[in-house]
Amino acid sequence: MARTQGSHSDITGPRIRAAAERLFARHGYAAVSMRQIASEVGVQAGALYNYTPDKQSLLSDLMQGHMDDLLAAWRAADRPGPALERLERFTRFHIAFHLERPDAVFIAYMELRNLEPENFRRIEALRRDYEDGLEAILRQGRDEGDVSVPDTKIATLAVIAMLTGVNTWYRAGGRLSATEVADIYWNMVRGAVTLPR
Amino acid sequence: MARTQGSHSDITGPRIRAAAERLFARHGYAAVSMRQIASEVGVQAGALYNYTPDKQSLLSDLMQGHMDDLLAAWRAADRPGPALERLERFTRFHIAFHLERPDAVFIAYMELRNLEPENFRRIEALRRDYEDGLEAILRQGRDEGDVSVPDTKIATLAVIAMLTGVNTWYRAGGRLSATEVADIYWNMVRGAVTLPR
DNA sequence: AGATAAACTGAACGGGCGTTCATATCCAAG
DNA sequence: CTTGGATATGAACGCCCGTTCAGTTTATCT
Repeated sequence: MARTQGSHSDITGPRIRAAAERLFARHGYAAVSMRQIASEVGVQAGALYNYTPDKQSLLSDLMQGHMDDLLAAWRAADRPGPALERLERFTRFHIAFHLERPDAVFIAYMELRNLEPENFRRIEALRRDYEDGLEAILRQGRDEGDVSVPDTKIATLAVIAMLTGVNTWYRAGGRLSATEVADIYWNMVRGAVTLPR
Repeated sequence: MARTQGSHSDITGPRIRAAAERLFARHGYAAVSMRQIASEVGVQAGALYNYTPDKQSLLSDLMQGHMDDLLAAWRAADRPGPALERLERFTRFHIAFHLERPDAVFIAYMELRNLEPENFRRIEALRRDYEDGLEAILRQGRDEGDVSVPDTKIATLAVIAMLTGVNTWYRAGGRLSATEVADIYWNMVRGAVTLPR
């Protein structure tokens, strides 16, 4: 047999990416085989190679797509204004965006070491772009006198680490809504970067 | 050939654990083979099985040992006193302890999903113990009126995520000493959990 | 000096890996 | 109704995996 009824490229392609994302996030890139991905899609392993040149590209493309989405979404959400306003917007944006795609986030943070050097550099540069966006806000806040941190780069990394940590414990339908979580974290972020009493 | 000159169990054992730790941290558990570990030690793959029943135990024992060390060290460092004092001690302890063993920390955070269910539960319980230690401090601080967070559990996770994040960027011999880093983070932690102005 | 146990080798086991490719089937266009 | 390209199969490639084990070497004890 070959090419079973009703199957099309524009259906199989996305299903492969979705299966790969799910499995990479669940078990890790190295622990997932092309045959597992294929079986999840209901196809033989060889068929995957109509959609990706190799396993590495599957990972690399997932991460690239995620980072592109992240940067585009933040650029769309950011607006000029007082630094503390922009910082609050960043906090709420980051939490909401990350909670909506836990698998992609997990992969982006855990599978960097499985990227070949060239892919690693490309993805890493995108992450730095995102961090730079937050750091610019903190620097603006320092200029305006509202933010008080001795090192904006370190504060950037600290804030992002704190916010991304939400993904490790938050479960939809749990005790708190995503909005309540964002309220709590915004209070902590504000306290962490503003002047002590 | 077999049993080359001067080799002993009490030397090979630690070297195997050290090599496994290094390689697991560098490339991930699933991506590292028993033959790679053996070659790092200068031994054939079969010899590893004089020291570990299987690959999974190698990982599980590393993580168990790390968590045991962590809990013991914190219990030795913690002392009664005002909550903010204990919190500062926790902050400095956490950063110092984690910066001293980056490989073990990396494994403890990244390889949980590669633990078999029983091992996972055991390690996860130890992590909860550690978190509970911090949460108790925050609750004490709330009772004393110095800590103001709507949810001590969430604040606990946020603080730990922020502090552990140091390991992703800190490099010995860099711009800042470990002590300076701890100073900066203690300021942020204090601001995050105390009352806003 | 000889015996014993510990430490290790080297080969083998069955199995899964990523990837390739000849072949078969299906769909759509002419 | 034919044809050509897209889509998939299934078998095969060479390779590496975790683990086992009989046999060999070495250190230690008597």
